[in-house]
Amino acid sequence: MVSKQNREKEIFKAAVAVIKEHGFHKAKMSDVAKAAGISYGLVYHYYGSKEDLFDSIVSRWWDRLFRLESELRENDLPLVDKLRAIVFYFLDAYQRDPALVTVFVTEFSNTTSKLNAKRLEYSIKFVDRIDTIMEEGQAGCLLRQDMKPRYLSYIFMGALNTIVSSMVLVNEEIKGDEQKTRITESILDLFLNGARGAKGGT
Amino acid sequence: MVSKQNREKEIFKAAVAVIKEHGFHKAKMSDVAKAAGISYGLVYHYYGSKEDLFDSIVSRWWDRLFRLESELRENDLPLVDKLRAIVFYFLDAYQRDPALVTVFVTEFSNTTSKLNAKRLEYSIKFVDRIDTIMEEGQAGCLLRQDMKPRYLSYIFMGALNTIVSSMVLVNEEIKGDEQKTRITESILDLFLNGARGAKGGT
Amino acid sequence: MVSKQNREKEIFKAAVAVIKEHGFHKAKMSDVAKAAGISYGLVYHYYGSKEDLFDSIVSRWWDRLFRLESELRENDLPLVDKLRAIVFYFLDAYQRDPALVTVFVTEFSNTTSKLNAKRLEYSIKFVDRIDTIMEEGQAGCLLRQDMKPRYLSYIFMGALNTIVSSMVLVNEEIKGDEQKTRITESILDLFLNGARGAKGGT
Amino acid sequence: MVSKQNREKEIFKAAVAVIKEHGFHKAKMSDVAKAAGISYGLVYHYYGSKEDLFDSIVSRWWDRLFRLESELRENDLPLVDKLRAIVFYFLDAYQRDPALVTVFVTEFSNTTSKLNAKRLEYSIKFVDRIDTIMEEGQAGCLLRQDMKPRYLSYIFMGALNTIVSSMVLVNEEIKGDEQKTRITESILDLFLNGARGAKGGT
DNA sequence: TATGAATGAGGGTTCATTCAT
DNA sequence: AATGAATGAACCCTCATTCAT
Repeated sequence: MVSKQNREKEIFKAAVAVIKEHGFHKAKMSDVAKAAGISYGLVYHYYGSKEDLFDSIVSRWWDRLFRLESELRENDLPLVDKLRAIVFYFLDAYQRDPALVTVFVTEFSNTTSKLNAKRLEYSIKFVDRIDTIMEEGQAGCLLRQDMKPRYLSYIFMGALNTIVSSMVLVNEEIKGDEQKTRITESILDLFLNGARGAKGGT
Repeated sequence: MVSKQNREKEIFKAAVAVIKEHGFHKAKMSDVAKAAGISYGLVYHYYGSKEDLFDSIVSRWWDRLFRLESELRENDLPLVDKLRAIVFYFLDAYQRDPALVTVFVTEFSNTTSKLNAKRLEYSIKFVDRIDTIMEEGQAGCLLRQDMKPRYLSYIFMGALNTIVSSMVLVNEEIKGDEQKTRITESILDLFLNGARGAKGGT
Repeated sequence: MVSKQNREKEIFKAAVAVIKEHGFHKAKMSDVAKAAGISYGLVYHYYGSKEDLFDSIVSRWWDRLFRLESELRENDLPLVDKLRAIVFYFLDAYQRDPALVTVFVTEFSNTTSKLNAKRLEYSIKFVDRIDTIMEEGQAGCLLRQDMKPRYLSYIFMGALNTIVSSMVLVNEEIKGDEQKTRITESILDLFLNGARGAKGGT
Repeated sequence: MVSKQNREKEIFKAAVAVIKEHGFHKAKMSDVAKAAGISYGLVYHYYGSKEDLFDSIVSRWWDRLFRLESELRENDLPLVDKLRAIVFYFLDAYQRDPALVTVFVTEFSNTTSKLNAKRLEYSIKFVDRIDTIMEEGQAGCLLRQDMKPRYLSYIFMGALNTIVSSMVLVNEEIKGDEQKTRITESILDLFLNGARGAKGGT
């Protein structure tokens, strides 16, 4: 017999897989059940509704992300290390659970309409946290001060998001830590130093 | 009496508004009809199906974007002017038709599952074009050469996309040309020069 | 300018063609209009409704058939000539206007549910007339008297109907009068003399 | 609680009844559900679509008919017994399940346009089988040889079909075996010996 | 006459959810 | 815990018919 926790986790994973395959709105509860190898009635023993099930996926993602952010805040790391940790986290998450990240990137990022109020909150709150990190960087003169912190957040998150999106798009696999490190450093380098070349003018 | 062309345009606008409101998948044809102030049967005189109607929205967006890219290519502008034009285009589009841009940003960017093959093509083709621009910049030493052009595209498009997304998210209004110019220059500055501050280290 | 009569006839023919192609219930007024080369609004100038139009087709067929039967009755022909005339009529009609006969055979014969009361009447009335012919044949000892006339009608009409149906089924063309004569005589022969062979027993 | 098999059969019967009442094309799934005393969603648990449900009716009819034909072929009966069995089968089927036969006769016989390819195949295949029986009869000199076997099939099947049709038309009930036997013998007699009377000429 | 834009009732189908077993 | 039969609201789409021009 399968334990209650395991069953729940199986359903969760099945749901992620189904959403990845068909998209959030076309994901059917019966597909989730089929993917989990159970009857669809049973899904309702573990998750009260489709909304519930899918909310739990969103929460899982954000909760982890906010937990990371908390740790970074508490540990008082240097700015670059904080940013590095965030980038690394995304890549690592993608390596460990590509389906979950895929779902997040393709279905929940950059979307308002599918988001109920609670989900929207997550997005806004997270950007706020990044803003705070950027502000600290500006305060310590590690980041330029002639830009609103929000702009710094935008370009940082934008780059990160786009890179992960593109990996998702082509189903790219991350093979080892070194690859994650390389990508991470590239993003940081670009973010900090910009794209300008030798003859790029002043 | 409304002309045939106008009717079609009205339905188009109504569809954009409805998608903005409810999202692509929850947008009902009956809502589109209601928003356009017509019977829903009439929608089918102008668009063969929901798919048709929504495809036409996607096409409209991309066609314009590719037209801009064509012009840039033909006119042989300096790199920075090309990038500036692209950023400006997004902001201008947002100012002129916030709903259309909202729909694009929230529904069609960063999504694979909802995209049929044709739509996916657009995405891939556009990134290719941006890559080409970046390659040219690298060839002329205007952009650093120690990065794959695709990475430069990522950070550029990511920043652009994220900024527009965030404007969409908070329903921000663009008031005048100067605001567009200011945002554009900020993005370019950040893209080219990076976020590093005085004490940011080497 | 097309005369009113001609227009009406064109629509009629178009309707027959469309019914032949798609069947009675899937025949669309817009298809009829398209086949007639006119706008679908115009169809309603000539026929008040779909029902009207299709009723007129049914009526046309039956009216001709009953006219034939009247003539046969008035002219007091020998039994065999009457039957021959009826068979010949079906084949001739098929040769002249295969589409009309096709529609009749495939859509209106042997059907009750599609038939409104008026159409059902036609069927019943026609069998009655054939019964009368058979009765006369029995009275004159030209036909065996140990069968209800209705049975004689059945086997006669059944053979006729099935043969025409099968020509319709394979889109067979009738080329000349001799072919019609040959088929007619075969049917009559079979009807009168039966299928028994030399060793068929008593 | 109703067993799964019974439910399916109930829906089947309800569908037959509804088609009998309204005809194939006007038969609504909601009517089928209503007739079966269930919600219309449930119909889709048992039959994937309207097409599916109605195909199964057609198949049921033909499968039985072909099974009969197989038995006749294997048992190597005398010609007359084969023909008798076929006629008897139709009458028996009508007695047992008048609605099914009604639907078959009124909706699926003599129709091409409503028939998809698969259904058309059934028709053609069955006539072929009857042809074979007739050929055998001709080979054994039990049937006249101056006619194509197909013509013999026509008159035989035509008579049979028309008789059943007419019973359907007037909702005639078959009361006992003797009635079936009587009708069967009449058809055979007419088929074999023809309708000619004493003074019917040579 | 002639057009085709406009209407809207109606039907097939989907799928989240409930519940008897 | 587990099943899947059962429900029915919801949605896409069709098409006969009307009517302004």
